[in-house]
Amino acid sequence: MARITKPESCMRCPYKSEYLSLLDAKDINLIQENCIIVHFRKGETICKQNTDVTHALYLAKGTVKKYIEGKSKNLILKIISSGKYIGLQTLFGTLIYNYTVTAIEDSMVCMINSNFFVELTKQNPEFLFKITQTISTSTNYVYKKISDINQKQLRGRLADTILYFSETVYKSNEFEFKLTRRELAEFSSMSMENAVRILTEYRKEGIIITKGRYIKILQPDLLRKLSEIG
Amino acid sequence: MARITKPESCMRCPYKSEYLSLLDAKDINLIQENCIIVHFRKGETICKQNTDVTHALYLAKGTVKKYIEGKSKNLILKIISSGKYIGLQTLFGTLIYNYTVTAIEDSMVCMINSNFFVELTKQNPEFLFKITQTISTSTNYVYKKISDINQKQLRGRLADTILYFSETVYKSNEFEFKLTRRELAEFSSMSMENAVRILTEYRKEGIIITKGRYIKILQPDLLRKLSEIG
DNA sequence: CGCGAGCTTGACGTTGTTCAACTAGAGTGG
DNA sequence: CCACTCTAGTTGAACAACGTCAAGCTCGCG
Repeated sequence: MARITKPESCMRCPYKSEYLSLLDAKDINLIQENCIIVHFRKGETICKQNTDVTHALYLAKGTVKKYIEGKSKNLILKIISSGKYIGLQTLFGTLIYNYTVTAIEDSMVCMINSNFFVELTKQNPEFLFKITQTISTSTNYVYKKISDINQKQLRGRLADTILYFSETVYKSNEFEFKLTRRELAEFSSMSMENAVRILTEYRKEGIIITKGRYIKILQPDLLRKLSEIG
Repeated sequence: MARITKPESCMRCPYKSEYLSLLDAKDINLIQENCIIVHFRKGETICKQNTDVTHALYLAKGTVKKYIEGKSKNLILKIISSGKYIGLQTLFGTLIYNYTVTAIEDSMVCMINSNFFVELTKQNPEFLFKITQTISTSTNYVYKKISDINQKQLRGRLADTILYFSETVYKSNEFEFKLTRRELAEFSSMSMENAVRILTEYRKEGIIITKGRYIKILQPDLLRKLSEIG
């Protein structure tokens, strides 16, 4: 199970959020006092849909998936890498998680008492402003996601997904991704079988090379075209 | 075309946002100086997807629909009534509208210079905090929407839509709604024909009564059940 | 070497869209 | 006042998209 520690020094932490530069030493020390560090193993759940929000979550190290759970199928919204806060908007809204976050590799999460965190933002306008920007950017991303799901067909959505990993997550035309085919499908809002089928089609069409979870994009422009036409 | 005026007194405006109570007289006067009032007729577009964000939009009077435009079909995200800001998150993000807003009845919109507005939030933490809460709530709504679209089938989604109008927009079990069948379908992410078909089914099943755009819900609990099971 | 999880493929069923024909009502001009 | 037209709404039938089921495969691991 998850291992819990206390931070030794947030100030000198190599994984600390860039946002901390907007706070003075006193407040950073207060964060440290109101924070626990939790180490999650791959597959463990960091926060669970429909439960109360009690902490702000900062992903110091590792990679997680954020997804909406459904009766029959899940929808993976995004893959979050280290150095980012997870789901800030739930701190200022209903205080109930409307998504689940699970580690897809061993991860280290700073959990900061939510009441304290919200108070802190009230005392530090610049910090709050940055957080507002982050929430807004995240909202815009969800708008794009909802639009894609609504407008595009399977091939377009899978093209989106491959491009997302290439451009946003791994920033390379070839990568070994950490998701199973089922997760790839849940990210693209389709059945696992169809995700596999379309990967095969793209391979046969010479757009990508696949080997297990390794993907190399041969024709990125064509893939972008497929994403556009939906 | 839209008629433009200057505000005479934001301070004494009967339509003013409750958020203004968090600002002092000086700042409210500044808002007034940086604001123009635009009157839109039913059907006119207030802001257009993919264009630059130049103003904060406050809906003083009227009703509008906010929707994502697609090649073949649109997705209506929400119906916004008077007294609310429209799409605050675009002010703190990419500054490009990722949705279109259109008046569904004659409306009066206060357009406040966006640079000024963002500066104002920086100077007024309480105001910013309130706005952050609003953005967060709106984000959570979109999460619910994306979840519903992804998980539920047509009948569940139309039940959602009817309940949304009943509970959120008109706050009554019977109402005359302002949308066409096509818009009802665009709100529910389905074809217009299917929206009509399912309305007919629900009528035959004794769940609702419809007459033109008038709807009366006879069995709200059953409708909620249908929404739940999807 | 055998087991199991993840992956792959084909066949089939279901869901939802599209197309087409028709109806009702509201506005328009003679 | 009546024909005309236009738009919104309705319904059925054909079709396409997508999911489900089932069988077989592959590869890492005990």
